[in-house]
Amino acid sequence: MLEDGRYRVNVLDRAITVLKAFDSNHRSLTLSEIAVRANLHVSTCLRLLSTLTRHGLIRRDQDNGRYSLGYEILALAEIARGSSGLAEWARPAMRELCQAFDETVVLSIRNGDYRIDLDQEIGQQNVRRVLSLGEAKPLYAGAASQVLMSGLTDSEIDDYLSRIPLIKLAENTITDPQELRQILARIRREGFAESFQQQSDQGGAGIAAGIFDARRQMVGAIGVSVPQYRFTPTLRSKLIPVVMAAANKISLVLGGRGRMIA
Amino acid sequence: MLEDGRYRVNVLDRAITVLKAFDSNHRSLTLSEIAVRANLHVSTCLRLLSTLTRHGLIRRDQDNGRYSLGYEILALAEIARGSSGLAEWARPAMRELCQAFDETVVLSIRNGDYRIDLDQEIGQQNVRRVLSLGEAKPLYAGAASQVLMSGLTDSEIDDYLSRIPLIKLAENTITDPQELRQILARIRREGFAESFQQQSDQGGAGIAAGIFDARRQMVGAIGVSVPQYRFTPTLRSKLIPVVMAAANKISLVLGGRGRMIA
DNA sequence: AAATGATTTTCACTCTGTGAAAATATAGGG
DNA sequence: CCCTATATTTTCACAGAGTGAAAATCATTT
Repeated sequence: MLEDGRYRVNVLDRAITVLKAFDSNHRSLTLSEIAVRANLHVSTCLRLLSTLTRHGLIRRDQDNGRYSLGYEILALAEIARGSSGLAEWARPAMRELCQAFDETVVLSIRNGDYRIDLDQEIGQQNVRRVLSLGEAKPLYAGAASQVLMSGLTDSEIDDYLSRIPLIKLAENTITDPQELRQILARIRREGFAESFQQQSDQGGAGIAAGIFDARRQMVGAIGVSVPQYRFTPTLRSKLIPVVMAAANKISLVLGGRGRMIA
Repeated sequence: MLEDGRYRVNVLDRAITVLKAFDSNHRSLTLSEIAVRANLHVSTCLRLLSTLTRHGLIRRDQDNGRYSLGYEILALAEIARGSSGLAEWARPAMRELCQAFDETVVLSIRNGDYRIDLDQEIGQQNVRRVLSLGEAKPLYAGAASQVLMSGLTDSEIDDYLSRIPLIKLAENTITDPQELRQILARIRREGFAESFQQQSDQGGAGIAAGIFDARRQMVGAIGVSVPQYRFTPTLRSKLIPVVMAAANKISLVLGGRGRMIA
């Protein structure tokens, strides 16, 4: 089996660095800004940008000559999102769940050591949680993350914990491996995870539950994400059964048996 | 000013061809399938895939070894979508409009000679229109397309029509340039466009209106897209003012004056 | 087991990407 | 308006990077 990163193509590495020079705080950049951020010579950058532009991965503003990511990336993203199939099937349940509480609902999957948020349905309240889709987030912090982690085998969990240090990301991040193991066991037993300011200090909280396919494999997690101040005991106890029900509903659609609600 | 495509980097061209080998009918591919579709030698493909995988633009299924587009593309797409800023500001109005009729609402922009659908809010009815975001669609067919085209200057329209042949895409596609010019004039006058089976034979219909910025430039279009059989005269006449109002609302948020409703 | 087909590795050659430097365009100040 | 400073675009000779044929390995089927 091909070891990851055995082969590498220099130019391609560089071109991808150029694409990644853009982020949510730098949505448009000038040539020289890109050169600095990607740590490349301007000539090289220009050549790469020119090629990327021809394929629509980069676009250039006619007025000010600044570069941004091109719309072809949106087309690719639709295909990427659809390739797991999950997002499509989960959508109706996400809708329902979002409308029930008017809070943000998120669909996540595990990709290696990370959680990826595939899709979200955003509540309409003024203060709301909005997550950035696609970004890789650690598996040890946050309700959805821990649900996904609880779907790993025990040896996979051991392996993960031996490789990844548990860094304090927010007030209540679990940094003790032993404590995390206990939490994961509880999640498996009770069928849901909860978090309260574990991931970012912005003050988020939430409930999440696992989605299973016909082979009883966990293929994703659905969760409701709430601004911390709104996460009252009342809301919490209302959310738990509803989130679990939504997860089961999606599991059934996928041919899974879901998980019995206690 | 740099002529488009003056510079090109061979490997990068090839790598992008690899990415574009995936489409909605081929969401996962094997190495040799990719090699055939991208018209490259397997060795070359493998090298490119390996590099792309390391950066998360491609991922590989552990079980069957098949390749798909990676989740990093989702992250890039979020940035690309946000770079115009429009999607963010338009969201509340799109929501409202979607809920008013429970039909699919689409936000589009013009990118050169094409329309790009930036974002959509999908109605919940069983039969519904779902568009593929990001894909480049012609400017001459469909309500939103024609709105965007009506935002061009007359000379730009002349130029477009001299370059792009009007191909019959569906039953009612406008293929006569003169007729299209008249329609565009009407759209400018009345402030909305409508279409009935112009774009695909799947049977779509809709109403769309333009969004303007502070400089009175058209920066996008918002439209409601309906399965053809549901597009009754009653619905049509209800939609027109509401779609125009939504477009104006977004224009105002952007600092534009919007367009007076007659 | 053997055979077929796909994937991975290797390697010598050549073509391609490189980046310095010059030329041009753009912006800012006096 | 011209001069200066900065950013962008073009050019080019060289080195090193990508190429693809072929061999080796792995997977699947008969």
